[in-house]
Amino acid sequence: MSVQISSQLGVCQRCGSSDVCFTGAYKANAQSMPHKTYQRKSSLYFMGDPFTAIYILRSGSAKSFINTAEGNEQISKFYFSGDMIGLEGFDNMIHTQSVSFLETSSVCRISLPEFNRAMSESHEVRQRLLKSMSHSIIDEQLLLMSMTQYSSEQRLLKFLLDLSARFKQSGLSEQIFHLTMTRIDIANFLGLAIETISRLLTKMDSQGLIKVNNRQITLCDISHLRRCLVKQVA
Amino acid sequence: MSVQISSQLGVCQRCGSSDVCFTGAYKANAQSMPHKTYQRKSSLYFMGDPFTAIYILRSGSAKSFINTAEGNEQISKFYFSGDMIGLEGFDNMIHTQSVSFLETSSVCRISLPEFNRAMSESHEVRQRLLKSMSHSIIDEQLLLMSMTQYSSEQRLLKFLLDLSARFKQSGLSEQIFHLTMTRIDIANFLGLAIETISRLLTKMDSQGLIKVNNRQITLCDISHLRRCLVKQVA
DNA sequence: CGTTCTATTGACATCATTCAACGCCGGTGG
DNA sequence: CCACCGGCGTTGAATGATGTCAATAGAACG
Repeated sequence: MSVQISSQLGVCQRCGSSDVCFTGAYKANAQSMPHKTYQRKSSLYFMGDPFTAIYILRSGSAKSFINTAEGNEQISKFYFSGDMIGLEGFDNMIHTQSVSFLETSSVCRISLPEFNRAMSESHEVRQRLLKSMSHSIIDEQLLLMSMTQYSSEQRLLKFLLDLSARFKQSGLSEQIFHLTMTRIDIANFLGLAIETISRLLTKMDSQGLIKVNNRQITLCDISHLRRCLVKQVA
Repeated sequence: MSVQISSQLGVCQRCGSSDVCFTGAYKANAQSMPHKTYQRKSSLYFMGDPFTAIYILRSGSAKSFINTAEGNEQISKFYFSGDMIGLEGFDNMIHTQSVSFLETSSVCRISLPEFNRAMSESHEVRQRLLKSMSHSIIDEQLLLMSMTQYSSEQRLLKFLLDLSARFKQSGLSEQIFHLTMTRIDIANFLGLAIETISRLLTKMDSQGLIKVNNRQITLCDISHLRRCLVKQVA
């Protein structure tokens, strides 16, 4: 249900991460050190760049966006640790979006040859990738549904709950967490006005549903909030 | 740009279709006849069904939808000939949505064992699938963007243009086509009220942008309509 | 030939945006 | 150290777009 989150295949073992790497089955020769650190506001790649690798976010957070014909930036997804980045490149072997980091982050790079070799050699790798992309498609559709069917308050609530679930999955608190993105980013992503985001956060705070302290969010009763998402539609 | 359209890998050669089949590389023994015809309103599978195969739509059209907690149906995608159906199943090996047909349609079934064999044997098959899923992800994101950023009129316009592009791709007219789905389905998919759809169609007709005759739509000036999509945002 | 599903149209209500003003906070230079 | 400045965030009032409710007509199907 963590909808705005990309495909997850686990973090690469070559990087020493504890999680399982989808290329793990194919015992990479680990002379190369494929991970790299990026600063806040720096970019992993830009729209139009040739597609040469996929990436796994080891730590930190990022956003992907496209530059619209009108010169605006439109955020399509937020990424957190464990997420795969770059899968959209397979279509035309060119990146169709840009990715930049919201905070200092570490990334594992898997070149296309490495990737293809793993794909050809291991059924398990293929299954993981299919599962991951399948999951990604499902999430996109759920997100799309939320966008078209939910009220602004429900959209924001879903966004917060998705973040919460994502943080929990990363071993962080699902109840108290820090937003690494600005209100502007949130509004852009959710298709709402910044003012609306601000008003809704204030409102939900005063209703006792959440606590807002700048970018620190506390979800008071997660299961109650989940019920809100369902009930208010009926 | 045909956004509401699923991954396309071409129609299976085993079915005698002229298009290239993604399992073509692995020369299936063609004793089985994997294609089947479905009537309007019949279902290919239901949400919760075990995931045993993927399908390619040979002719006709279909919609996929999920049944929400409130008992409503939420349409997530429309399918046309050449589209792959069922990829969401890989995540949990269970279908997460239902698929039903909008008209009499023909479908090619590719069982999971067949699929897996093709995937393991051919790099080309893998590339096609990745490309296809990648394309699907891009489309979903573009659609999501339209939904969050566009006005109701732009959403509907984009929907019609996507359909047009899709029909052209299938060798039909991109200018005059027949809607196989109801206004109710369109409204559901676009997250708008049926009345809004009706009003917008009437309005665009009276403005001379399109001609509406029940379910037959004529796009008067496609390139002008495309420009409308961009300009109105600025 | 009637019943049901689908589609259109009008009046009204509501939600979210827009515009505008202001507060806060961190950085930077005097 | 303080003052200024730009980016981020909050709040209010007015506007506009879209939904809801209701009535009716047309189309499809048995």
